[in-house]
Amino acid sequence: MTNIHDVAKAAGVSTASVSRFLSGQTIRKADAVRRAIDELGFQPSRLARSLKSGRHHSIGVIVPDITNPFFAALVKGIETELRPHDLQVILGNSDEDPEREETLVADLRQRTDGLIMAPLSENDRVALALMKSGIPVVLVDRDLAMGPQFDGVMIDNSSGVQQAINHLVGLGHTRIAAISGPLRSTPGRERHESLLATLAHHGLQADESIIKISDFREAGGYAAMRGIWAAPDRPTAILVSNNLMTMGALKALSDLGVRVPDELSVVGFDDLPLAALLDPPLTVINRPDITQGAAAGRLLIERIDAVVAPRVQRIVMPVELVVRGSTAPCSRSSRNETAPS
Amino acid sequence: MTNIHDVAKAAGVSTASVSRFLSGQTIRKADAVRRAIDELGFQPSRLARSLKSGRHHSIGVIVPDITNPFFAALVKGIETELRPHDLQVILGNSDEDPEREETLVADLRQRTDGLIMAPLSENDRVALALMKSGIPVVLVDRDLAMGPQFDGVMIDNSSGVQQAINHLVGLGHTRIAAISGPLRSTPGRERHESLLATLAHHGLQADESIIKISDFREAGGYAAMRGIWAAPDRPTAILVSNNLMTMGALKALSDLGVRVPDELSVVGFDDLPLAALLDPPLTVINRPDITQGAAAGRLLIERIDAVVAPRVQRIVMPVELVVRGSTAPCSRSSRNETAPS
DNA sequence: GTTTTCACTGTAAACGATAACAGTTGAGGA
DNA sequence: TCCTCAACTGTTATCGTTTACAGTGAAAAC
Repeated sequence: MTNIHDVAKAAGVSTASVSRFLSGQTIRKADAVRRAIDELGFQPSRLARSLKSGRHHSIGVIVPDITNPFFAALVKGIETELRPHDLQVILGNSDEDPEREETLVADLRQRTDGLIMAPLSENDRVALALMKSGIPVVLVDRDLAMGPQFDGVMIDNSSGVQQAINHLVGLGHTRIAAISGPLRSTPGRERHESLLATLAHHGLQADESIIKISDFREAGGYAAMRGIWAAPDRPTAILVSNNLMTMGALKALSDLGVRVPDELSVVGFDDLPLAALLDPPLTVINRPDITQGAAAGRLLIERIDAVVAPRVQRIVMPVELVVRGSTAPCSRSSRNETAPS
Repeated sequence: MTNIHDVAKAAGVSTASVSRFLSGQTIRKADAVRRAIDELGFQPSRLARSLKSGRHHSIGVIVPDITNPFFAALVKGIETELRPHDLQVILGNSDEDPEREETLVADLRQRTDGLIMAPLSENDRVALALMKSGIPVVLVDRDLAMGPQFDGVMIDNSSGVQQAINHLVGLGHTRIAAISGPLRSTPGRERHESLLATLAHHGLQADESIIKISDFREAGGYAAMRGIWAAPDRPTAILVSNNLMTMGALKALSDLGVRVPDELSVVGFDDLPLAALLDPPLTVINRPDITQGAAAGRLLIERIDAVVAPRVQRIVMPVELVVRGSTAPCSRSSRNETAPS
């Protein structure tokens, strides 16, 4: 690769002049330098520039799973937002594995100007390291227990769950099941807590045999659904706490031959690309994804470009229930105790 | 940030010794150095190391759209494969925009050790630049017209189309529609050419009013499907050339109230996460995704680590038809000319 | 006791850029 | 003609490593 010295020599100037030319300053032999650059095909080394400037011109994005359509959309939003700022996205999949996440953070911290991450656990050890390091961090979708020490773009999980449960109760359901995500994660915990609170508010009991904690994965949703359907007293409605588990649950119901919504009304948290085309079309809690990513990108850029550290910013985005065909009025006798054969 | 000089001073040795300690060589004051590193929390600057070694420890992955489940899976496969090799993935979305792609390549070329890309067009100007630059490149899914100058991991598009058409013909369909992708891209061209060849082989004519070229996007599939259904002589079956267009086409059919497969048999190229749960379950041409990404990762690593440039390697992966419920025997009278009201 | 060998050491020059600093021009005014 | 000033110039140190080179000291061989 040709470097700035080659150009300087070819143009008969010092490297300083070439560097000045590159940065837009006027120099006397501009023509000669321009010609030398063209002829040699010179491109300044980003590496050397970064070493000097201390800026990497890249940011790290750590998500649990890029094949989850939500995170893919999130990444797209981030990438689009960052594009005009000459920042590249280094993508890290933590695969819902805390160790992997730790490795990623340790690595990306040193090679990026900032991090956007959806931490696996609210009590992440990683958090401490991050705070010490002083690298700009924006949390998305999932929070850290350390509280609002970091910028964050979250969604209103409670509202989402309330909308869903109110909808089901409004349809006459009293025996409501749920598949929640891991309680160590923000969406897992918030949705679960909100579920219990909302059920209590309606005077409904939370029965352990039909309220399962799972892992936000498709296989987990599948297993949990089968478990719930094996309960002695089956539910007439269910809320599944994320998109992948909803997919698993739907597969389980399909395998079990359960008719939706006749035998079971289903609400999923997170929209799915084909939710409207499913049989029946799925009622979901829709939430921003690309928008959320873009917002996180903006926050991070603000923090990176800031001369003095700005105040911590927290954004909570609204969610909305989209009623489609997978929820219907409860057909079961109103007696709670009645179990199907 | 503490640097190697601080450590050297604290341990009472030269920077060279610290560096040697870091690289695993035995030095006399190893203990002191180790202690100094721990106390100062020293971590060697990757930037400085890279500048010295010329290795970036990252690779670029350029895909048309990360929210396309296929590309998300591809990226996951790549990332998993690269993990043990201390290579990070820098993700670039070209958004099906050649200009954007060019910018990305120009940028990533200088900050990565290699590129995995699905080029937008077989006649990509980018290709020339790439060949000159000498950076390791692996093509995935989409090829360049320059022929096999680069390593590549492709799939057997012809076989996929043949399987699909043979299946439809076997069900008695003679009026077969199609929505193809852009002909400048490999999967677009190969699938389209193979379609025409296979139709001809069965003695069927390719009618322009029901064989549309679109753009591999959902909206494109939607529009094309509506266009096809507006044709005077409607088809009884259709092959849609990728996953996003299939989603669009299905939405169009749903909006139009067309019953699948009674009125129209549908085959989609690329499997979809929920294809089995759609109404009806979708018959698709299934193809590797994570596996394909992993293979591309392996090829790239081989090339990066190679002392002498290895021979160009080409992998073509098989695809298979998965018959579900969206295809059924043709119910229409066998006279080709019969158009529905 | 001298020499050879071995294992380790520090100095200094890279890698490729940027930028503070101290010149060097040449035009304009006195 | 001399001086001032603006506009540009090159020299050099710097970012944080690695590594070639030329020591250094102690143990082993003579």
